[in-house]
Amino acid sequence: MSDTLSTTFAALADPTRRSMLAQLARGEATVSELAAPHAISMPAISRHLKVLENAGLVVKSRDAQWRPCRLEVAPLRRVDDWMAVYREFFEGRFDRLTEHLKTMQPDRDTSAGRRTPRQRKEKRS
Amino acid sequence: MSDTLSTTFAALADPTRRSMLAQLARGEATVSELAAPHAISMPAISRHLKVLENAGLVVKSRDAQWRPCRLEVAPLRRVDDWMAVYREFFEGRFDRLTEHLKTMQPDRDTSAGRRTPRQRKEKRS
DNA sequence: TGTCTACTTAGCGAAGTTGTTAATTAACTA
DNA sequence: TAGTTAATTAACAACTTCGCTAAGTAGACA
Repeated sequence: MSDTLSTTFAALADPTRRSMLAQLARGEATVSELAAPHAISMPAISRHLKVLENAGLVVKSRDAQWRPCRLEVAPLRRVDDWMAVYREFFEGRFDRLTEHLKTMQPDRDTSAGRRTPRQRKEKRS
Repeated sequence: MSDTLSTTFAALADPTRRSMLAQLARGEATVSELAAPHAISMPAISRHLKVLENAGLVVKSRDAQWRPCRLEVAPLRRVDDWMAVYREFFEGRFDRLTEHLKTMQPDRDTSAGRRTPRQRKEKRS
């Protein structure tokens, strides 16, 4: 789980953290302000924030005893880039996909995946 | 972690699983075919696949002793919808964001987040 | 029937996550 | 100096995840 994308997805896999990001999207906020809407302890919030920081989604600065947090979208852009491949499937742009399938499908049974010489029955659609 | 989006993000937070999705984006594949590129045991693959199935990202069918798997993009569409809010930050369409910030920022210190009556020093930028 | 292939389930251990409370650090304030 | 506020760290319990090996199920085929 050391790669950037995995870290980002893992950070996003929590409703509390996504809620915090949504709040930061509306503007900077301190740790207490981010904690307010949630019914969990400050240490728990602090740790959620650390997860977001480690994922590069949040940057903390200092202002006296406060720690204003700011949203950093670079990792989300990487998620968006990753999504591009799959977006073709649900945005109706099937042109490139269809072409892709036509190119890849015939290679299926010669790929490393098929370990037995036995042929699988092809179902006609 | 019971909500759909969290389950989807958690499923995506693993390079092996994302690799399997990428393979399925090129066309249907059996469990063995999905296992082939990875240096892990079949049971491990089977479980990764179950995670993807539980997230609704993969649908398994039956063909004799084979289990052809197919990509299901509905959960990815939901991720894409969730991304929409943040996409404004890195796609150069700052118009709505700027407007948003102008509306939200003045409310900051009257929000539930500030528990003390004490005013925080505002830094001029 | 017996064996092969494809795949899943069970059981284990190591490691990580998420919450808690209690204690600690750091900065402001009276 | 002493007290308050903001936030973090430490220590712990409950639970999940991810890998493994071994064993089990189910279909094809000789």
